[in-house]
Amino acid sequence: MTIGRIASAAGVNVETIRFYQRSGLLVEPARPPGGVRRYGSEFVARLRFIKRAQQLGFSLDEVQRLLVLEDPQSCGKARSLAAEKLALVEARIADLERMRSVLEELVARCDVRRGKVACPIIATLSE
Amino acid sequence: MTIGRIASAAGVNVETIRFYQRSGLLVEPARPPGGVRRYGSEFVARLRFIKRAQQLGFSLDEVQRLLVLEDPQSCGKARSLAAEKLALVEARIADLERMRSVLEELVARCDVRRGKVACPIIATLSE
DNA sequence: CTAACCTCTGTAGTCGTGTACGGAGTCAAG
DNA sequence: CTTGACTCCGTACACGACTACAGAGGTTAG
Repeated sequence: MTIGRIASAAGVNVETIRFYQRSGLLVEPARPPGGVRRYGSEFVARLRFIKRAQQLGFSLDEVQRLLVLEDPQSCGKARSLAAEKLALVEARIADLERMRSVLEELVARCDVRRGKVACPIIATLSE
Repeated sequence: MTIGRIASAAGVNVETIRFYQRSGLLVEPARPPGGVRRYGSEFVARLRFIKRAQQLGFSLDEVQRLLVLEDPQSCGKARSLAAEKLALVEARIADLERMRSVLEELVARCDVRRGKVACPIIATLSE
């Protein structure tokens, strides 16, 4: 397969693949002299791995570190990367829940105080 | 007060204030010929407004739109900006909760299958 | 064989939110 | 009046994850 084929097989842009190659997430297969690089299906698998890890909140740097851990010995390291990421996700959820409750209150006060002089949202932010 | 004073009064960097001026979030007071700009405490209030709105998830563009709404008539607009932001925050929470449950499962499986051949985290991401 | 489409390479731009820096001018304390 | 800290201005850089583009060369369908 050529680069365009694996790109569409994996649902990513060709430029994204080149970018991953520059970043060291994907190897660049050797180019036959005066020809075009060919890619096997393992590239599609790896692209899916990257995309799945990204969906779980891993940055490309962290994906890189996960990719190094393909031997069974390093399960512990993979576990601790995952646990670390889990803690960050939980902290972010807590932040957003705080934001949510303030926003809910702002919207609710807006509904109650309708018609009064100052907008409670603006007033609250101005404090 | 000079720019450095309001910066530290509001807990932000001088460069941040200049950046907000360039972005149109803060006006630049006129500069007396051959002198230095002076700022009143309303600048500190506005910086706090910006920072509070940011904490609620508003982007600087959105803060700009909120700042225009200082007259009481536009409470409805402020309310709908807040409601819109609330919906985004809720969607983001749902995303993160999905990520959290997958990460929890990965970590848990790692603990159970300890010592087996392949690391379940890597295996799952490779699928 | 040729047109149309693909790949290769290198470089540069995008987004949002700032930070950093250099050189010149200004202000305040001693 | 000097010294040191601050301000002004313009520009450039940081981050993360791409995206765009130009110009040259390779590949494939008809």
